[in-house]
Amino acid sequence: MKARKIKKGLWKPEEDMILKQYVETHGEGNWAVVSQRSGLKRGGKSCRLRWKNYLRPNIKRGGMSPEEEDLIIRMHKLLGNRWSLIAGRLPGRTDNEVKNYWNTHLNKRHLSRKRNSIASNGRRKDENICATLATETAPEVPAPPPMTPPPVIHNGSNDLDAKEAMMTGRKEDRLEDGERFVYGCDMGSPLSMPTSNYSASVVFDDELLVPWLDSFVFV
DNA sequence: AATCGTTTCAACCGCCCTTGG
DNA sequence: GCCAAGGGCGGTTGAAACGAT
Repeated sequence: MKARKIKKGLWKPEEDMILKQYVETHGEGNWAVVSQRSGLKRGGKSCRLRWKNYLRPNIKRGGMSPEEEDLIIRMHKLLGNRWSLIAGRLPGRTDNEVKNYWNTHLNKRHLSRKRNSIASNGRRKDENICATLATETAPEVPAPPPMTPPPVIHNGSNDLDAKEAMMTGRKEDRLEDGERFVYGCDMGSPLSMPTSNYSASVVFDDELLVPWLDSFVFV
């Protein structure tokens, strides 16, 4: 059987139109079939991404408002790079958009603040810098709900405390150096931190977090 | 006006998880 | 329990837009 040639690169308006019409007629899901039957020479994943990030109804385009920006900063402090969770609190925004916005606008500002802070006090340890930034930039973080269960920690036969598990998480599940303190501060909040490269992992349930996260909803 | 460096963001890649057979 | 396929997610890339010289 001859393999279909998959087209890549930017989407043309005609392609957008075809995908939009197809999804509006047949519904979302089964993207491999969408890519075959719609006549688009795109992969299923590409179709899904284009729909989710660009063509879906109610997508909000344009710059972030100060309120949205503030919410992203605060959510990032609590959740780290969990863009889909953060985007879920911002109606009309996609995880890709939030991620891009953080990387291009907010992260830069964040890092320059950190540098300034280090320059102003060379003796200060990273953890202290982080704790300082946390209070400087996010003073109004609501406390996690009291009913939130403590994190379940899996470590084969040996259990670790939450703090140790945080510190041994695989690279991509940590925040930047110096931010671990904020992430790991006595929270007991439901987050998921798989640690495949190590023996320990902290497992949280996002569902339990929903009522708490609702306090962050931007309206 | 032309060139070059920088920034932005859409899209791709690869890994992981879930689901169904 | 095992495997394959589909889908979700975060990290990264590269083309286009923008700004500086």
